[in-house]
This record gives sequence, C-alpha cells and structure tokens, in this order.
Amino acid sequence: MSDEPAQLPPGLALSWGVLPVQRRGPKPALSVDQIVATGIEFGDSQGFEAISLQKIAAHLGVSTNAMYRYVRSKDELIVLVAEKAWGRAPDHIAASPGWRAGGRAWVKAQVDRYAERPWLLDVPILGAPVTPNLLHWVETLLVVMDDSGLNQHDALGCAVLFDGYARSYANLARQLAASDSMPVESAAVGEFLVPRLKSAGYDRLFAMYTNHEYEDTLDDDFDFGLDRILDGIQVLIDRR
Amino acid sequence: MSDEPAQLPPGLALSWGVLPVQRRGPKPALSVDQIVATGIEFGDSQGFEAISLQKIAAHLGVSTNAMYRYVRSKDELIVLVAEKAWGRAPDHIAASPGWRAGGRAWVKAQVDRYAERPWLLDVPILGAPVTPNLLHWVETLLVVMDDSGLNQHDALGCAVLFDGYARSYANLARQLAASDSMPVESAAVGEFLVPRLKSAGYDRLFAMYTNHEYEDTLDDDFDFGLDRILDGIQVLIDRR
DNA sequence: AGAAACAGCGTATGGGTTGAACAGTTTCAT
DNA sequence: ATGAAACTGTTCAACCCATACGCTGTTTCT
Repeated sequence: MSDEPAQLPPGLALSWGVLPVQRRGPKPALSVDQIVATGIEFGDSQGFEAISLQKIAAHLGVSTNAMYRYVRSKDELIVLVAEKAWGRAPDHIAASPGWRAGGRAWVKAQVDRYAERPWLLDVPILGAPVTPNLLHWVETLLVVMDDSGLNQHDALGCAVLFDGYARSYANLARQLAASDSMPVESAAVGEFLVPRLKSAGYDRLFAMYTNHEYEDTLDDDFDFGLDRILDGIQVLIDRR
Repeated sequence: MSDEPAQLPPGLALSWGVLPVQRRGPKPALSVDQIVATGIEFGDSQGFEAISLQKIAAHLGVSTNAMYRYVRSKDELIVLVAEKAWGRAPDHIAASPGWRAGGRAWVKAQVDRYAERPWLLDVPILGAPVTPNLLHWVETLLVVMDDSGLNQHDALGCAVLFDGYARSYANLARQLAASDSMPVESAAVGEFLVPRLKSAGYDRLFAMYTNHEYEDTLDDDFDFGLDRILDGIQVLIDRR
C-alpha cells in the first residue's frame, strides 16, 4: 500500500517506464532517456569503459552528481543502457519457417548485435533478464520453439543453450578480429607459446598452432556449433 | 636478440614462469605467487571486486606501489589470479570412457569450479586462453574428443560449445542461488513483473512465471542442455 | 671499496562513484 | 496571494582505485 517500486533491482522500474511522479519543483533539465542514449553513444564510439556518469554528465553540460537525480547508481545506468542497446528482437525471427530456421535466425541476430556493439559483451550479467527488450528476446525464442512441440521447461533449456552459444561465439569472433588487426602481437604470442606448448605436453594444441588450422574462416565455426545444437534438439524432439 | 618478453599480453610471461632475472639489489620481500594467492583469497572471501592492488598490498603489509615491482598492471594481476584459481583440469576427465562421458565430465568440472569460485564468472575474458592451466583445460577436452574421431577443427568447435554452455549454465545457477537466498526480493520482482508480462504480450513468459515452472531443480537443466550438445555431436560423428 | 642495480616508500595525479548540505525554482494548498 | 513543500542542480567532500616519479637505502657484482 506504500511505495511500490522501493527496493527492486536496479533498472527494473525505470526500464518498464515506471518513473517517480513529479508534482512540484523545477522541470528536470534532462531525461533518463537522454542519459541512456548518451551512454550508448559513448559505448559505441569508445567502448564499454567510456560509459561513466562523469563523462555523460560532462557531455550533457551538467554536474556529475546531477545524474543521481535520474539514476540510482552506475549499475542502474548500465542495466538501462544495455536494455536500450539491445532493443527488441527483430520480428522476422518469429516469422521463420519452423523452429530450426527460427533458432538459427535468433542466434544470428544476437551475434549481429554483438558485432554492431561489441561492448555489450563487456556488460556484466547481474541476473536473469527482467527488462522489456531483453525479455522480448527470450519470448521470441520461446515463440519460435512452439513449433518444436517441446514443453516450456525444455524450451527454456534451449534458450539457455542458444544464448550461451551466441555469447561465446561472439566473444571468440571479437577477439579474433582484434588479433587480426594487430598481427605483430599475434606473431609474438605464437613465438612465445609454441615451444612451451610442446614441452608442456599439449600435443593437440601444439599441432593446431603449427598447422595454422585455427585460421579457418570463422563463419564456418558459427554454423558448426549451431548445427550441433540444432541436431541435438532434433534428436530430443524425435524421441518424444 | 634483445628483450624477448617485452610487449607480450599481460600475464603471459609470468604465468609460464618467465620472470625477470634479478642479479643485484635487495631480495624482494614478496613474490608474484604470494600476491596472486592473496588475490584468490580475497576473491573467495569477498568476491571479484575485492581483488585490488591496494587491498592486497595492505594485507601483505606493503605499500600499494610496491605491487608494480611484481606485476605490470591490474590486468596482469587478474590474468594470473584467474589462471591460478582455475588450476589444471582434473586428470579423471581425460580418463573417462569415451568422448561422451569425457565431455560431460569436462563440463561438470567447469561448473563445479564456477560453483566453488563464483567470482571467476566476473573475470573479464580478454582473449583466447594463453596461460598454462587454461590451456590445459582446452587440451584435456581435445584429448577427450580424440575418441570421437573428429578432426582438430571440429573438436575445437566442440570446445567452444562446451565452454559456452558451462559458463552460461554456471551463471544461471549462481543467480538462481542468489535469488533463493533472498526470497523477499524475488517475490517483489515477480509481483512487479507478472502483470507487465501479460500486458506486454509476453504470453509464454507470463505462463512460466505463473506456473512456477521455472522453479524446477536446476540439475535437470544442466543435463538437458548438455544432452542436447552431446546428441548433436553424435549426429555429426555418425554422419562422417 | 666503489658502482650499479634494484627494492620499497612517499608523494602526487587523475579518474571514478557516491554522499551531504545548500540555494534556487516551481507548484500545491491555504 | 502567499507560504510551505517538493524537487531541481550545484558545490564540497569523502573515498577507492590505478599509475607515475623520484628518493633512499640495500645488496651484489666488479
């Protein structure tokens, strides 16, 4: 009966558009949306660590602490920034023909988002998604899995699977892209590492490094893991 | 010809035991190993953010800046701490009967490590593993996959798959454990969320929340996703 | 014995999050 | 209309953190 949105996790209320009603006092010079948009701008242009209350405040021509009139903490800011940066899942995913195409489209869409905004990989995961857009991604995948005939529990298990794969693949892709852009360091690492791999008895890794088989196109790898997951789910469906 | 271990990524040289030779001057009061061990201690007792150069220095009775005689940067410290905290992969994994049991044991071992040291989930992943213990985990999985008859490339793809799954599952487990321990907040979140899920049209999520089907035992979920991956790999093996 | 190399410390800087007290502005209730 | 209440942004101030520089004293090689 009293203050409802009191001790909810950071960003929950604001992400759902529940902002404290204002009755008296000066009009706010800023808006939460404006602050969050600036945060995304900084993330896009300078990476995750550039998203700070100070920088945003300076950019908006306001003192640092004025931020705390809009946002409870930095954590809250990050939650809101991530939520907005992800956006809603594209509609074409749910319209895919069958769960297999749908699952593939979902993972691909996530990987694409990570490619557009690599700093989303740096956002710490505080808990299960509770914000509208992030939940929309989950809901979209559940819609896709309707077609498979699996129950809710299994479908959620698939979601964890897809999500984990998208994230780890995107992470791998980012780091490979980074090491490609500086072949000097990459070569130095190989020079340092290869003899030690041998003497440590890591035969398979040694073979990989010397065969340069790790330089395959990354797109193949993407399909590889995804196909394994899809096949595995298919086996389950057939068994039921 | 000159300084070999010059601009290698942070932690690479030190993790392989290559430390700058010392010929003159006072004996170091500390050792890298001691510093890293303290870092792990702090992580275990107070979480990832407690691992700071200041805190470690204070605990060892030394000024903060003395740390930089042993470690180039905080990033380097973190790399070393993670490397040592992971340790080598248990030997029983490689001794598993068949790739399927081996893969399962590998993922289970990783999940167990994450359960023992949840803060490992917070360690930012800067790049591909290059330190001895982390590479030992990879090598162990590759040894396991020898049995499957897959080539190196496919085996590495499986590694990404397993690793991603272990990580995302461990992350889920941690957050569920945390919300279990504070049912108050959990209930408040549900109260806030459920009506909004409905009006947002997230029918499947709404059903899940209201059916309380998400409260299933987590161990089942673990096997679920893992079985999908294993089945999917099996399909590939059969096809070749 | 002397010189070189190196350890740890003090001091300092810059960046970041957060809190408390304060002055100005708007609006509601009277 | 007027005063009180509420809310704004600001300044001041802690506090934590990672680094950089230069000093002093110690150790060891020559």
